[in-house]
Amino acid sequence: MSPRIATSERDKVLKETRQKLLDAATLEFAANGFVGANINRISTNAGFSKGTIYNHFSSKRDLMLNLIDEVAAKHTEFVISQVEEEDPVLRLKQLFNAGFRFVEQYPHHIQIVISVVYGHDHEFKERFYQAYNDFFAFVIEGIIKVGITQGVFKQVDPDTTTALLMSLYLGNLSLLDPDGKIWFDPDEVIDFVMQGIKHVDEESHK
Amino acid sequence: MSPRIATSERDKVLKETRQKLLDAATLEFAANGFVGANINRISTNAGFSKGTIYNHFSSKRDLMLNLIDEVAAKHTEFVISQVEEEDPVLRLKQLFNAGFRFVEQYPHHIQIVISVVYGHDHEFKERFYQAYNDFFAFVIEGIIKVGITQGVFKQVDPDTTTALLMSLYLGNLSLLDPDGKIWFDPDEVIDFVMQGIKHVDEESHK
Amino acid sequence: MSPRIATSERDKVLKETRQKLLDAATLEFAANGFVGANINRISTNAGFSKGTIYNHFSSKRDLMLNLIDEVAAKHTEFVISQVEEEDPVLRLKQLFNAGFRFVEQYPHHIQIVISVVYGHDHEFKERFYQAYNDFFAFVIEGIIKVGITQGVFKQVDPDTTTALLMSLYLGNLSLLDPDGKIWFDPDEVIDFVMQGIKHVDEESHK
Amino acid sequence: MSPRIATSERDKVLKETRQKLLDAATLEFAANGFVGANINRISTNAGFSKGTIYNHFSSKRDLMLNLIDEVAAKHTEFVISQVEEEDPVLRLKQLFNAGFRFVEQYPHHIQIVISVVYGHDHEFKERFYQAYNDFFAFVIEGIIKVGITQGVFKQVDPDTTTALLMSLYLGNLSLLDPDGKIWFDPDEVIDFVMQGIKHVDEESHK
DNA sequence: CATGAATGAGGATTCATTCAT
DNA sequence: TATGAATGAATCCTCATTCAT
Repeated sequence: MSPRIATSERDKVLKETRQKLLDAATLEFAANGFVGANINRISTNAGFSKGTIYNHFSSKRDLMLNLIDEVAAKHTEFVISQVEEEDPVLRLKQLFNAGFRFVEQYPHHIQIVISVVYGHDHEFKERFYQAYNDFFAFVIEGIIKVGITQGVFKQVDPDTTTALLMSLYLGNLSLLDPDGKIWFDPDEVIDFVMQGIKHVDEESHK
Repeated sequence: MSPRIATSERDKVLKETRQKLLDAATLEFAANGFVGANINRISTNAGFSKGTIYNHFSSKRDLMLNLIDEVAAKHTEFVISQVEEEDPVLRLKQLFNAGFRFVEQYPHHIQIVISVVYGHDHEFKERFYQAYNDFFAFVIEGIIKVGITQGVFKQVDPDTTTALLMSLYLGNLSLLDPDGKIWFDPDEVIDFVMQGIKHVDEESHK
Repeated sequence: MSPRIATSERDKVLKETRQKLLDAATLEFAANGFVGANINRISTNAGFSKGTIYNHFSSKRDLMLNLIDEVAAKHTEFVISQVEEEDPVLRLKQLFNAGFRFVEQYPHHIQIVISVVYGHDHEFKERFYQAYNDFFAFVIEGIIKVGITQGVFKQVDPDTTTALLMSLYLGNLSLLDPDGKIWFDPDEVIDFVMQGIKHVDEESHK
Repeated sequence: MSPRIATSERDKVLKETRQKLLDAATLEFAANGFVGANINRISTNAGFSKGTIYNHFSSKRDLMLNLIDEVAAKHTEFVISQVEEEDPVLRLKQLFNAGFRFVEQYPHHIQIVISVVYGHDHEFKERFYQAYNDFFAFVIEGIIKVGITQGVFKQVDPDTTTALLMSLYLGNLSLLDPDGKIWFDPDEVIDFVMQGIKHVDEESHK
């Protein structure tokens, strides 16, 4: 019975099912948080019956952990792919701009991030920092340290600074309208950030 | 009908009970969030039986709303009382310093704040912004606008800037260690902020 | 300290308090039934605080039992005092008329009666039949048997017939409007009853 | 998605479960009334765990409403199927006889009826009168009005008369022994009713 | 693998009752 | 005696999870 073809076909269907479940989970967790989320609703909103989700994830918690991975991967890929300049200053601006764009395109993913970062569950937080490892490494190694080396950024501690930047980034996102719109001026935020991090030498004020 | 003299004593005991309940609620909500909190545990951890909490608050939700008010009042009073300078720059530094001190003294209160600001409950958010009205007014009117008027701050939009500052303030707090310690250098944060907001004129770089 | 006068005065107040509690209990039990009634509400609606009711009745159940006695006494006195004729036929008519009048004046008392008679609590039912003993005796001995003896009533079994009459009496009352009004024609009921019980002899139809 | 063949089998099991739950609910509500009933006990007495009832009824109230429908359907079918004569007088006698039989066979169903009719819940009453619509229509249109038209019944108001009959019918049932036995003579009740409703003309007394 | 009925631990809330003042 | 805060048993309902089909 043509095992090869059937199998790959089956794999594809399985992946699709899994993705539908993750998408529905994103909405549910974003709207209600982990504790408040209803796992049955996730499964039925995804177009399946209650039990289906347990064929793909071993528990509500396991689902959330996998969702964190997915969000991190998507977020990281989205942002990094849009930072194309060489100059650290421009890179940082692009980073923030990409961030704002991500929020607008995937507001519920950001809700997940926020609920994990500012939430109460240590296991989720750990998983989050693992999953966002590439993201943070990119910011630290690919932007901050380069900028310091080149002398365009102040002699800051890269970790603290990255944390500060992430705080601003996420903090702003928490201020979104109920309908997900950004009400503040992204450029003003970027200016603020730049002032805080750019090195100011004699020449620039002549 | 009851003796007048006993009234003040009774009122005092009542207030103490209420305070014990609010304190226990702070710990419980901070540790588990609103949905995850167990209201019976709050009452028993406060030293009473589970029914007692309903003699003081009509529901779990009502308890949270009252707790938001209490946290806001305490937080506002704590911070404002420590901002004593005249100069807006110094005032802003004191504001942040007081904030960091508050976090160290009342880490669970800050958890409440964070879980409301970054949480999913609109009623709680509304109550939060009402309750923190004085706090925000103080920052906007008492620091930012004064600094702009005096020319020591840039011509920023006060509301956006206050939101940015609050984001940084709260954002950092979310980065506390699991045991509540601040791992970053508060001065570095303050420097960052100052660079972002201070006006740089010709004279200052001669 | 003039114990005599003080005591009788105190007794009077006690009686008044007790009566207020019974009155409030009547409303509460009538509206919600025994299980659904809230004993705190009874006490506060009577103008006292929660605990007061326990100074007069040992429990919710005890309160109900005493209320049954009170309703029975009032109902019995009200009805019997209005049956003044000699003729059993007229007496029976007066009995029903007095009953309808009682309903209009004390609709909540009747609700109590109904909830006991058609309710689930055997202790209450027993107490009810004890308390209404005089009422039933009056109907059986003072009307039915007399009528049979005089030959104006059929040779019915007095107990069954009394039960039938009481069923009709209470049954109609259960059909009251939500606002307590009698929507049917009392005379039609009385006619119905009379046809069912009156003796029809040869002479009257030849 | 699930096999078609299994469907009818599954439906059958589902219906059986639902019926077991309704049966257990009948006993529980009959014994304790709606407010006093314990919904967990209903589910476990039906042979399931306490959660099962919520797979079939959305709430205690919903369960009761469905039970009212079931009782009404059974009661109506039972009684109507036993009224087979043409003559209104005989029909009325059969109606009452069928009623007494129903009581003996389904004493708890009658308890439900009584607790609704004489109870405090307006939603239940409304549902009751809806559910018993066929029953009442049958009595009014199929017996009373026919009897009046044929001249064998008096010119009574059909609605009032039906209410009277139902009062007698239910009223008697409330007089059942604690063990559900009828202690009175059904024939005597029927005689009573007949005297009250039958038309008495000259000819019939020749 | 998908289904959805059954499970039962868990939790918010009610309220009759107690008792110190 | 009146008060009302404290008590804790009782109960409705939710929902994550299991498992037979």
